[in-house]
Amino acid sequence: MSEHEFRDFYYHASTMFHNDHVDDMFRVSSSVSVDHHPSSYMSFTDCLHSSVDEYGSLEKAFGLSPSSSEVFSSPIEGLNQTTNQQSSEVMAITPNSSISSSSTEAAYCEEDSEKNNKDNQPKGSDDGSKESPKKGMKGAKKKDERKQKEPRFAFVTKSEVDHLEDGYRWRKYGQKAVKNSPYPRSYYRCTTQKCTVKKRVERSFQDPSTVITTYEGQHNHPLPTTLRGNAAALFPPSMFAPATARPSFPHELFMQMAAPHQMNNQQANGVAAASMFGENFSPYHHQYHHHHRQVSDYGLLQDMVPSRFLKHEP
DNA sequence: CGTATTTGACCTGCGC
DNA sequence: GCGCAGGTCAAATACG
Repeated sequence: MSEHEFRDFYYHASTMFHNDHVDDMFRVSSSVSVDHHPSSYMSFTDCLHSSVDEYGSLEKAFGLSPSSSEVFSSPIEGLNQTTNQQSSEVMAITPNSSISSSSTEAAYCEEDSEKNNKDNQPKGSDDGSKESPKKGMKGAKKKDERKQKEPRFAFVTKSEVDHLEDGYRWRKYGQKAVKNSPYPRSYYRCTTQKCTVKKRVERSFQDPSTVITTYEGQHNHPLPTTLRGNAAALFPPSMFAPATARPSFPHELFMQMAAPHQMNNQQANGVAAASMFGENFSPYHHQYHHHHRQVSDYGLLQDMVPSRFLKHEP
């Protein structure tokens, strides 16, 4: 996957949640018990589903949880080495294949569930769970709003800069030191009014050349047109097509981006992403050339990579 | 001067 | 109950 291809995917991943199907997928997933682990059949979707079920595990698996930041594992390092060798080839991580060489690893999507919030967010990372009796929430978040399910999508990107440009405008509202990591975690909020999308950005402790970006929520507005000289104009018109015209699931897009050659016809039919990616679609290609490369997406990893590769106890 | 960032304080959840 | 850690607020500061 080339840099500009990653830019494409990056944008779509963050905007994909407009799609109701995706929302449904998360809803179903988050309602499943944490212990549920679909093993009878392993489709890409299943992997995502099970990943949603175990957000906490995923966070740990990717070092998002400071208590287990060490788990940024050897296969990932191997991937990084691959990318360091300027290899732009992509190898999809499927349930039947372990990672051997790739610049892309996995993706996870999750959403906060009211009933599962405790399990999914052992560290209380849910923004909505806060209710300050002293200070009124600036965002005027009400209780019902806090219960809103917030889909998440996170991935690891090989990048020299922490905050990756994705076409949206973000305002930094916090920064915290991460335990067992020399790198801080930054908190960003979409600056568009009434848009509650947030994202966290932190540099991987295990591999400082990569940054971990976690999106939370879905944009309720189109791409800002004023960003960086009308960034939206750089995107093809199909970007703003109705949700039904877009890929139904982020993983479908991801799959195509990751390994189009491995897609069968059925998969290809289900993915409209192909029409969305013009060959020259790289809004920030010039800016991020040789700086950004996606090396990992959360979610698939848990099911697709043997646990022994994901965790190594100190 | 308006907007974005910085940063210490504060809140919440969790484990002990 | 206490301490810790993650997440957020908001005043101060920086920046254009």
